[in-house]
Amino acid sequence: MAPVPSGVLGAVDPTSDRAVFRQIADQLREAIDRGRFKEGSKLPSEAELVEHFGVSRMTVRNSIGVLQSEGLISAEHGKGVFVRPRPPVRRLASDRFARRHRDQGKSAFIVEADAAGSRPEVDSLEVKEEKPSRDISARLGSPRKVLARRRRYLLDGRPVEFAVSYLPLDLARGTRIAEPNPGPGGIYARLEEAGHRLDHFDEEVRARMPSPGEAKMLRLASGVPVIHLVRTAYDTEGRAVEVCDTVMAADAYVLAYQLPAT
Amino acid sequence: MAPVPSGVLGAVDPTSDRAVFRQIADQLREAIDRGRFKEGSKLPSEAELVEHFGVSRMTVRNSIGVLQSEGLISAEHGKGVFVRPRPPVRRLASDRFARRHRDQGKSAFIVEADAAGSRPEVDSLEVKEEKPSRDISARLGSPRKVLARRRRYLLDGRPVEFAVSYLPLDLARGTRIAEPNPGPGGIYARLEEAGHRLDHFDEEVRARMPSPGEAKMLRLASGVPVIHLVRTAYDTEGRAVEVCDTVMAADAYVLAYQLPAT
DNA sequence: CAGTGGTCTAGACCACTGC
DNA sequence: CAGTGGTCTAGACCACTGT
Repeated sequence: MAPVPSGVLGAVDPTSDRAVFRQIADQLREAIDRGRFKEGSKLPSEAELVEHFGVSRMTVRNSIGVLQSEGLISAEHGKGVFVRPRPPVRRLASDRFARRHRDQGKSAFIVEADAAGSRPEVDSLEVKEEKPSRDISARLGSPRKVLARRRRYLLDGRPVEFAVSYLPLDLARGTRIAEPNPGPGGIYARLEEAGHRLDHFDEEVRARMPSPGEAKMLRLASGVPVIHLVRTAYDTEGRAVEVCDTVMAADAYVLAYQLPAT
Repeated sequence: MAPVPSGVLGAVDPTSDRAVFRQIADQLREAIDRGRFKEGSKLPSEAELVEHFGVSRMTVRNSIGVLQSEGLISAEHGKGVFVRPRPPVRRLASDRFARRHRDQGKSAFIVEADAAGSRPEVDSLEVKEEKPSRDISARLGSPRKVLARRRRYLLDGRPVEFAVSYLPLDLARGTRIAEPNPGPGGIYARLEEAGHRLDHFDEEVRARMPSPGEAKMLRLASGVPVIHLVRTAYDTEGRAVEVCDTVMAADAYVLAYQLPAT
């Protein structure tokens, strides 16, 4: 068994008020922050840390758990514990739904990812009619049924976002919006062609830890929150024509907005 | 020792592929979701769960740890484990910096909290000159020194937000901006009085788990992420006149934005 | 196969809370 | 004081990874 690299980790003080596993977590955190363990690199194994600090294995595992829930490291069964690499971040600008971005044959996600040098994918496509939840119903003006469009977005094979669009059925039924591929410019282009000229979007942004289902769907490491974004699109008559409910891996996104100083 | 309320929790299957502690976590999560354990109420104690499921204490603690990191429950030493109450949420609207909100004697935070029936406080006030970090410097057009205004916001005694404003020193020195209380309308009103008419704000929104320091400052339970917001204010000449770096308890906020459909 | 992390046990002592 | 969660030990067996 390889020893812990010398000079990187010190000793713990069992008589300290600070719990031993916290002291170990502190030392590992500081070593990571100082770059002693680089992004993506492997930490000493549990057995090595047990040996180095002279504590039991559960104590070491406890300290690893602390850093995992801080999002700093992630454990891989049979391989080791690694410093979490920071993935490339997708920047969502506040003009991302501007009409001028809607004239391509491909979706904004594909175009943008290509430009950034990433490999984009969209899967889990599902389009169906549903009875809306109370919340969605309220946002859309209480339609009896809605069309739901579900899809998952991936970058370089990694799922980063899961989105569901809801539209009142009378706007969507029988149009390309009800088909898996709504055509160039996406559903917003189809809505405008049908005479629903878009006026503005409202977005609500929250952050929280993922549910187990979301963690699975986005393959999230522990310690990675999600951004929950709910966007409502309004036409020029003030009618809500679409609600998009999106859950994003928080480490893959930064949202950018511009606010008026009016 | 009181038994676990009958019918709420079942048994575990030790031969299942699913780890026992995950099965216990699943059962507790479902009971919470179904309202069997209400918001703020106490879960069965570890000893009771050990008795009920016939497993060792570490297994029970492990399952509790799962729900803690999901943000569903929080443990209080000597008291018990409780279903996390959802705190009142502060809604930040995209027009919150509009000039019409700037004519009161009190800060926007105080006015808004009063209106919502909460008891607002601001503490940890610190105003001093500093050498800016590389990031802040770049956003402000590379000033040699900046004025930093630090403060923490609390609602009903709970810290919800920690914010630092940075301004180029030449704009701030010798004005009320450099005083702890910048006067009615806040620093934006002072900037405009000095001829720096504000044009717009850029905001960048990220979410992540808190650092240990942030968790302490905001008294965050485990399983609560933070929203990290960086706002830059620009005057009508395109100059960045302020950067505000804010860390917010994610369970206390929802950010609302309006986007143009242009 | 050896090395890794994942799960689980059965105990021990401690610190905090509320009565 | 009894009851609670917090920390720690010293083992055991398992599942996954790479050679």
